[in-house]
Amino acid sequence: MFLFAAFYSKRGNFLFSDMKIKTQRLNVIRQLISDNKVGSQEELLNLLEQEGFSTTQATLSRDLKALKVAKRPDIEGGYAYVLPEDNDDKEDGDGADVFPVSGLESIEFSGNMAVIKTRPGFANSIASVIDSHGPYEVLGTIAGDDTILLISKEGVSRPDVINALSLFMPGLKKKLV
Amino acid sequence: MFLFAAFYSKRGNFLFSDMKIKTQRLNVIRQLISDNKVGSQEELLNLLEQEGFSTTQATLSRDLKALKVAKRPDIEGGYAYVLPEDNDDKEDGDGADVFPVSGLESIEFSGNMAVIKTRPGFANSIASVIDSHGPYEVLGTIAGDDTILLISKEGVSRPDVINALSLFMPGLKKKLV
DNA sequence: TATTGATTTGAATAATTATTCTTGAAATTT
DNA sequence: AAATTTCAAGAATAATTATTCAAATCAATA
Repeated sequence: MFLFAAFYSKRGNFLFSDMKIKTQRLNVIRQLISDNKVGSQEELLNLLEQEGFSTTQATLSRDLKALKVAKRPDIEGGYAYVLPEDNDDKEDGDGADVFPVSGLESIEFSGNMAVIKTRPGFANSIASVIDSHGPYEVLGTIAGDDTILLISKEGVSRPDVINALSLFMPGLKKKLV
Repeated sequence: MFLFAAFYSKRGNFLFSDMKIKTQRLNVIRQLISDNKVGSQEELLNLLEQEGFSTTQATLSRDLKALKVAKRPDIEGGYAYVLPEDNDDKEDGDGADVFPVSGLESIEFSGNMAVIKTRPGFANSIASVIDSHGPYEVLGTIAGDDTILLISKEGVSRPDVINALSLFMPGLKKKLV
C-alpha cells in the first residue's frame, strides 16, 4: 500500500485531481490549435480523443473561453480557432518587437509565485501586458518599478506558467533563473 | 427626367448599386465593432439599425466572414468581435511598430489601382503585410523592389481602400499624394 | 467521519451563427 | 430589347456553440 495513492476517475483517466487533468487538457488544446487548423469544437473533440482525452463539447466550449481562444474566418474559406497570441501574424520579415522584451531581466519562482525582475521603469508596462493577456494560469500581478510579483493559480505548475507567458513573451525561457 | 437616375431598392434604401451599399455597411460594421463592445450578431444588428442600415443576421454572418472579424472571449466574461488588426491590444505604452511603416514613401491612385512607393527593398514585406491582412477592398498586389501595384475591388472607392489599409498601416493617410 | 462548500463536468437545452435555397436587381451579352 | 450571368440578400434551416442544471468529486472543517 502506498502513501500517495493515485485515482482513476469514472472516465478512466489517471489523475491526482480534477485540476491537474484540466490543466493538462488545456495545454493539449493549445498545442492542437496552434499545430493544426481546427475549425469546430467537434473537430477539436476528435483530436483530443486521439491524445487520450475524453470529454464533451460543453467542456470544450468552457475551455476555449478560459483560454481566450478566438474563432476567426480563415483565409481558405472556413473558420479556425486562434490562440490569443497568434492573432497577429508573426514574423513578416520586418516585424519589430510588440512586446517590450528588452526590459525583461529575469524570472524566478518561489512557491506559487514568481518574481520577475525588469529594467527600471519597465515593470508596469510588462505587467500590464501580462494582465491584458490574462492567461488562465495567472491569478494576478503586482508591479513596482523594476519588479513584478506574479501569483499563479493553485494547481498550476511552473512549466505551465512559463509556457503560458512564453506565448506572448518571446525569450522568456532564456531569462529563467 | 435625369440622365443619371437614382434607385430605391425594395427595402427602401437609396443606392446606385448593391455593391455600394454593401461596402458602406461593411465600413460601418468595422466602426461599430471597434468603437463598441459587440457580443453577438443580434447586438450588431441593432446598432446597424440605429445607423440606418436594415439587414438580417444572415447577412451579418456573411459580412463578418468577409471582414475576417473574429469572435473571442472577453476579459469581462462575455464575448466580443474583434477586427483582424485589433487582435493584439493596442498601445501598451511601449508598443513598437509591428508594421514597417518606415519603409513607406507614398501612395497614389489611378483608376481602380494604387501605386505604392517604398524605400528600396521594402516593397515585398509591405505587400505581404497587406496580403496577410487580406482586406475585403483589395483584389491583390504585385510587388517589385520599391513599388507595389495594388488592385482594388470593383465598386470600392478610394477612401474605402485608404480606410481599409489604414487599419493596419498607421500613418498611411499622410503619404497620400 | 459526517457536513459543507467549491469545482469540474456531462446531458440537455438554449442561444447563436453559418449555410442553403431562392428571389430579385443590376450588368453583360446576344 | 430579350436573354443570360452575376451578385446581394432574406427566410428558413442546419450547424455550431454557450449555458443551465444536476451529479460527482475533492477539500476543508466541525
